[in-house]
Amino acid sequence: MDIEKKPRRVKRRTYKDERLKQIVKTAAKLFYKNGYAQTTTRQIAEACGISQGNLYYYIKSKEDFFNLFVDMTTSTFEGYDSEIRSQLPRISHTEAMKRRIKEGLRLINAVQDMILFLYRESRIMSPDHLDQVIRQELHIVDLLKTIIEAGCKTGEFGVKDPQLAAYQILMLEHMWSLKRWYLRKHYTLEEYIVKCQEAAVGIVRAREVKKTVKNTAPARKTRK
Amino acid sequence: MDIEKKPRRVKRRTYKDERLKQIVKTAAKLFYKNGYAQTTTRQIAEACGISQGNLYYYIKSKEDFFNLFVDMTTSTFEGYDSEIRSQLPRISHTEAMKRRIKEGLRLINAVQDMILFLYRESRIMSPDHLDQVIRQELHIVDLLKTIIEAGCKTGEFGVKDPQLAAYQILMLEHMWSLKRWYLRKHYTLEEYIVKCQEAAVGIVRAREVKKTVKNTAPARKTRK
Amino acid sequence: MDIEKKPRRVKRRTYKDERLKQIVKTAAKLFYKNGYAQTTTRQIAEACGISQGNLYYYIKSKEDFFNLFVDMTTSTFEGYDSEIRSQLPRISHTEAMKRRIKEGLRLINAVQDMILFLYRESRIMSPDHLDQVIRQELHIVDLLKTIIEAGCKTGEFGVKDPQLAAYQILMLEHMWSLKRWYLRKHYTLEEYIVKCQEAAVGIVRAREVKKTVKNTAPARKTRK
Amino acid sequence: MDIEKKPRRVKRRTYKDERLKQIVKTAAKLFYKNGYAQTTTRQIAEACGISQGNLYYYIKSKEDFFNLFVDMTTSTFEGYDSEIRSQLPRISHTEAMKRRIKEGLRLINAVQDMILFLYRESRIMSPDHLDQVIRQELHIVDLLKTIIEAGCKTGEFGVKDPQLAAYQILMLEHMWSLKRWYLRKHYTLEEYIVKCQEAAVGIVRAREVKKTVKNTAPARKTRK
DNA sequence: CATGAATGAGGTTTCATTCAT
DNA sequence: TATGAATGAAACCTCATTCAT
Repeated sequence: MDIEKKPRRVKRRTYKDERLKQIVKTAAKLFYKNGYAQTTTRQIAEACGISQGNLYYYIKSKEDFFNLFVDMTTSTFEGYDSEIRSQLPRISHTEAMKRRIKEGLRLINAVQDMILFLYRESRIMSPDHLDQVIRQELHIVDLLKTIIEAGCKTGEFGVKDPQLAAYQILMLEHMWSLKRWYLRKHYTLEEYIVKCQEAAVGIVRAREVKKTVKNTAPARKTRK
Repeated sequence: MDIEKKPRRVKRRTYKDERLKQIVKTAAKLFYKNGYAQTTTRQIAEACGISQGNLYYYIKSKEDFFNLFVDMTTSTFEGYDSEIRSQLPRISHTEAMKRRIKEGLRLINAVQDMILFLYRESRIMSPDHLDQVIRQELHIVDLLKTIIEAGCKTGEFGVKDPQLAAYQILMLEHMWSLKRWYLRKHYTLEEYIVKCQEAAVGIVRAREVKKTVKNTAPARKTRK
Repeated sequence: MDIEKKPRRVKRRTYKDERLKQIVKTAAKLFYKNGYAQTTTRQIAEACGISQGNLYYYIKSKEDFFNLFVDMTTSTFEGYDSEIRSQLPRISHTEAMKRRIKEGLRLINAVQDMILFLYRESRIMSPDHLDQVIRQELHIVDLLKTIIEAGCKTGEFGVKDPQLAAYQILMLEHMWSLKRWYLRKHYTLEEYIVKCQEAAVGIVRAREVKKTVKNTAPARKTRK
Repeated sequence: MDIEKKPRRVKRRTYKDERLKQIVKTAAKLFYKNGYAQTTTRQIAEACGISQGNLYYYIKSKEDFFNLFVDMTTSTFEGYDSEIRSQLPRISHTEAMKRRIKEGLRLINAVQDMILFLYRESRIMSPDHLDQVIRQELHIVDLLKTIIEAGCKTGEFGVKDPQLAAYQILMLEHMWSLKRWYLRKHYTLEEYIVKCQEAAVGIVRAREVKKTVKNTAPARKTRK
């Protein structure tokens, strides 16, 4: 009996956690669709098939949904790293970057709602969570930057500011989520991956743009 | 009396419109800072220095603030066109594109709050307004696209999909608003303009990326 | 089997009662600290180390805690009587009263939380319980009154209203609980016992206060 | 017009404050009857004849009712002082004390609900408010103490601890509120005033109680 | 006996909106 | 035009209580 009881208690505990995860995910879907502020606890409860009161058996406040969700989201990317690092010696830098982009875009495609959500609701996030999100983004930028820097050393790439270039490329990846209403109409994911790779190659190969004196002169009407 | 009354009514009407514009602008600032849903009519009234009740003399509902604001926003860009079109014959396409980017980024810098707002609150917009915003964005994309296409024809540029390239470049411009917490730390506007120009040049000059058979082969483990 | 079962059931019953008593005591501590209304069944369950649901195996409703606690409290004083009665013939009345006060204050010190509780939460008590509490208080007053009356007969005391005098003295004893934040700062229990004895002696020795005509005259401005 | 408008606005402001005061008083009555925690905002709103929402036009939270009420209460006693001080030279100390008690008890009678309330709900008060209440109580104690000390100097009184004596007398005054269910049955206010005066005179005239060795000796069974 | 999970009534609070003045 | 006051629906949240296991 003891033998049976113990695993059962463990299972119970797991059950509550499981349920919590499930509830947070359900809430997240509503957040995606309607936004955090516009989603009511009643809606969440209904979507979960439980009473409003029961919700508070799992969480302490509506904010918790947000925080727990961000936690889940960030922990998804936690320790995220590319397998490409290990392949670096064996392939060209261009190739590495392209693979990285393909990988990145597929991930972004998988979590596009989440990304849109982070752009939209970042204002509501606690400073701690915001920090974490930013750190993770910069970490991902770093992966690309490493590749670009390597390529610059061998002369394969010629960009002067690898970090910014990496960030710009990431921006083009996020575009898949931010402008999906447009991109989905014209491209499949695989098609966009190729387009993105092309753009990225262009960016990292960029050489210094020769300053033409004339066109900077009349630019006096600078706005604040 | 008639003579006096008429101008007076006109003046009144104008005055009301003036005041409305002013109120909407004040509301917009609060929307920028706190988000639409998180901004209360009380806050708006206080910021405007009038009573909550008086607010409803100018508008019919809180939603009106949003709509009026989007109207104002879009009308800002309404008829927006570049002086560069007229200069096209006289300068290189690269030069034209660079000027266009400089111009665009300066505008984006001026209305960065507005842009952030549109990204964040687009969900709340009515289909009509959303349409209008999208059309305007595509119009701006079109300006760039025209330049790129012209450059492609002369062989100065080599991109196969000018529309997407233009959109990607616009995305990098929007980045100035979307990632301002990062970019402002490292670059001034003028510096970022140059960086953006470089990236854009890279993007439009991009040639076809030769497909390497090897790297596409192992990519079987596609994620949903 | 019958022989065995019966004692066993009795034992069970006893166990349950024991546990109930324990639980009520634990609840009482929380009531003392936070007040009845501010104490939740969850807190009680946690403090008892059992589940909220299990609580309802022992009681029928939260009110039960209150009632059971008042029952326990009042039964504490049930049959309370002083050993002093038996000593009466052998000692002076003053001495008897002083002993009674010492005894009473030590008891009050021991149950000061309970007394505070009764003053604070009497509103919630059922009429029956309130009656019981009042009866017990009056019983205690009676103990003192008996002594005072005896002293009055011998001329040792000179108070005209022994019952009120007794009640006033009890009030000064309760003061040890009601004003503990003040008294504890300045006096130990034993010190306060002496102070209380002195005051009590003063009260019971009091003779008629000669009415001075002058001071009652200007007191016209009586408030409602 | 200006002349008329200004007073009107002042009146309006006053009106809101007036109404607030009125509402707080109404709430206080409910607090007296049912206790703070047991009184709902719905009850308050109904008692005030307004909607629940409107309540929050006047206050920020339910707690405010409590705090505002305590503020009003304490400000009632603020600067409270006896006219007896000025009469001190002309009357006997006994007379002064009696007058002080009469005055005090009439005041207590007028605010008996308030006093009961403070005893019951002090737990809920913020430290600041509690401090204020305590300070005011000690101030009142001080008034009596001054009289007692003066009487001690002339030998009219013989109590060794005037402050405690004063506090004990105040306690007997509070008794009019705390034990009203009993006292009201047997005494009118004026009757109780006399009883209280007698007791007070007894307390302050008290001489040292001669320690009888015998009765302290067996007191070994001290309870914690 | 005991638990974890669930419930639902009811509490406090917010806020867009209305209305008499 | 403008205001202060009022409204009521609906939001979030609490908690005593119940129930299947």
